Amino acid sequence: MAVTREQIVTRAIEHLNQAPAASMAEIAQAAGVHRATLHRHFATREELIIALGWRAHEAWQRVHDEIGLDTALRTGERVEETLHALLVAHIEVAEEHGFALTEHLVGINPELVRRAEELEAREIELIEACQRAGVLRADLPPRWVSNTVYGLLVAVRESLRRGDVARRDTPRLLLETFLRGTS
Amino acid sequence: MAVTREQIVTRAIEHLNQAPAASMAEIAQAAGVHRATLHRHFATREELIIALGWRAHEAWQRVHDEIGLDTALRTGERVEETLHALLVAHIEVAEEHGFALTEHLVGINPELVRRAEELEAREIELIEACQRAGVLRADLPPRWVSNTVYGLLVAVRESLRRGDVARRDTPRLLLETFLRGTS
DNA sequence: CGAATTTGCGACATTCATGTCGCATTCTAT
DNA sequence: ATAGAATGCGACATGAATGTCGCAAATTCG
Repeated sequence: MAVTREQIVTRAIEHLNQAPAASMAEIAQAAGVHRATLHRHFATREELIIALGWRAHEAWQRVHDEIGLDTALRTGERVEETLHALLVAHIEVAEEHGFALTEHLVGINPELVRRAEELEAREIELIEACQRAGVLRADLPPRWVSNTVYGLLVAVRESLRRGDVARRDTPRLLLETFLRGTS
Repeated sequence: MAVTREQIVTRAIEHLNQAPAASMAEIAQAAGVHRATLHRHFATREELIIALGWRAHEAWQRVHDEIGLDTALRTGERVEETLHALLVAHIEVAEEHGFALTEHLVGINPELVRRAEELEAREIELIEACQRAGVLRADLPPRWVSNTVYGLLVAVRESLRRGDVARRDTPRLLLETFLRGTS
């Protein structure tokens, strides 16, 4: 098998990141596969997009695993380090799977939405833990803080796309801006 | 004339805010006009989208006028108040014309892009003035700060869409988060 | 090596959005 | 009241994307 199903997903994500409205023919070409073959793997366009959505959510979950989010929530320790690690790790994921954040079908599929809510709920738990520990101010709604992270990731993405900032500066800028603001 | 051209633009914006991929037929219906009539006003879909883009940019310009951005830049006075006014005013505009921020054609049209760059340049000037005045920290690239505003507006939009925060709280949340961060 | 699976390829039908047109009707302004 | 302009309406042509199929070639695996 020259091109595996997993490779198709990867390359489709890459291409859709640059051309969010690409057709199946375009995606097939970018994946190095004939259009018919693409349809053999994913009967419909929707099926493909959903598969890409799952891939993105897997990467998201992996971030939670790698930074030890569960442990931090269970023990209530190292919440600050965990928060910082989460933010930085999000940059990588968002860069790779960013299109999933804006893709409409991903926000429609009930199972994907539920999965996203689960993942988001854990991050909100972390935010609340940080607020209790005095790491984050407690006068902001946790969900607003969570959405702030999302918005700042959009800013990172946009800044990189336009060449406003260097790739290596983004973790610092994100952390600084998120935690201490701009004034 | 039951429905003016301007009304069509207004209603099209409203509808596209909720259904960014709406067809011309859908837009016509939302505007209370026959599809053929819509095409008499705007020969192609692109023409319509561009018109909506101009409307959004007019509103943006009006914000600059109303807060006295020019005067602040010229005199170098009241930069802090002007910055705050700009942020709060952006909430309104973004809510109304937000779809233009993500609409692809708007980001492609050369004249609209140039106009957007002009407007953005003035805001960056304000940011730089604030940095010189000690209102904003000077160790963040002005363009990053500008993109941060954009990202936080996305967060506001998303928070309202999901019902995470009350409409009346958004100015405070935006200002607080932007200026002082979350910690 | 040989059978089985997979892929490339091109053709086809279908659906959907787009853009145009002619005609009857309605509205508007003088 | 009436001429001119704009609208509603339905029909039409066109093009693009989607999804399916059969067959030949290539790849994989036993």
